[in-house]
Amino acid sequence: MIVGPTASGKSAFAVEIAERLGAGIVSLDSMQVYRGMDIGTAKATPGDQLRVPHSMIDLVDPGEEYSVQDFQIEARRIIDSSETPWVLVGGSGLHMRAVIDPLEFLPTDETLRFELEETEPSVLVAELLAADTEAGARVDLANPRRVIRAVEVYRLTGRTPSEIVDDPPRRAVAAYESRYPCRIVGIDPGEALAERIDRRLDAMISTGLLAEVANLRGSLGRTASQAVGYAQLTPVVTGEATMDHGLGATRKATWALARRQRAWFRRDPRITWLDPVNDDVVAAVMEMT
RNA sequence: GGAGGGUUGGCUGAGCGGUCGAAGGCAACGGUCUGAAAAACCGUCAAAGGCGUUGGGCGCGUCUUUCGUGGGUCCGAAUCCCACACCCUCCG
Repeated sequence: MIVGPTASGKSAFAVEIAERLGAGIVSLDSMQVYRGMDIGTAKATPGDQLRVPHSMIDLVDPGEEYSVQDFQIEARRIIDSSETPWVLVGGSGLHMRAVIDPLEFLPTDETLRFELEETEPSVLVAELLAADTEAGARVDLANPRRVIRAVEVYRLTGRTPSEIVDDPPRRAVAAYESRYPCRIVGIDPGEALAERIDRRLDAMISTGLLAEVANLRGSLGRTASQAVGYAQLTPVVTGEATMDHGLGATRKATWALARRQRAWFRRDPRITWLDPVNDDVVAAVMEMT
């Protein structure tokens, strides 16, 4: 499995490694599941897909929602369907853990969710604390989304945040125990990442990112419309923002994303970090397997 | 040449006599993470110098200086006055 920040070059390594292993690739990316979002999400090219079969891309239309749990179920189904080795690559931390670690998502309910979203967060916080005085230690009470989810789970299952943490699977997740035998390699070019991000954005533009964004305009759903590049370049396409502004905003957003990805993976003790410039990534990975 | 506006921390931008080393935003940095995650959220964040702490450094504590520059008013100035420098707008 290969993880790392965006623009680290991990996908190219994945293709090469998978080819040598006779493996298939499973993308661990929250945005590549959307059809039509190809250039901006740096999706594997048709050429790459011809070399190695890719899974977990182009699953739904961008107007739809694809939850982490949907992702978990489908990815595991694919992995379990064949004995052949798999190379998992991507930069979505939660998705990665949902697939390989024993994450068990508790139930959700659309109607209830809608109701909670309309409720004043402080009311929900009060409800949570009334049921569980220690809730603040488990849930970020300043974060509306987390609070909503915690209340949703509580109302649906009667279980409080403090009760849930003690579940054995939760403990396993906290201990970074995966349910699949796997080696995890992190790719990070360090200082060079910022420049790689710039170069890749230029390349995306010259291969038609703007046209792609224009084409998808209006058809992006709640999640897809937040994707880096699409969110910042849509105003450019509609004439509401200048090209310079859009590109600058995209660069910033990409960098911010990379920072969050690094923060996520940094604390995973299972990851062996490699530098794509100075290390022979392919050889190192082949040796591990 | 004349009239007016401006010069604040890495950037932007409030403050217009005391509670201001200075709001807010951005950037930066650190962190959180179980059904929206490329999401959402939290924290830190000016510089220079003196003294103390230390074997030394980091850090920490403490004091001083710094809001274009120099002077002045005032118990007290980023805030008021004067001069100078630079920038912008308008009129010639």
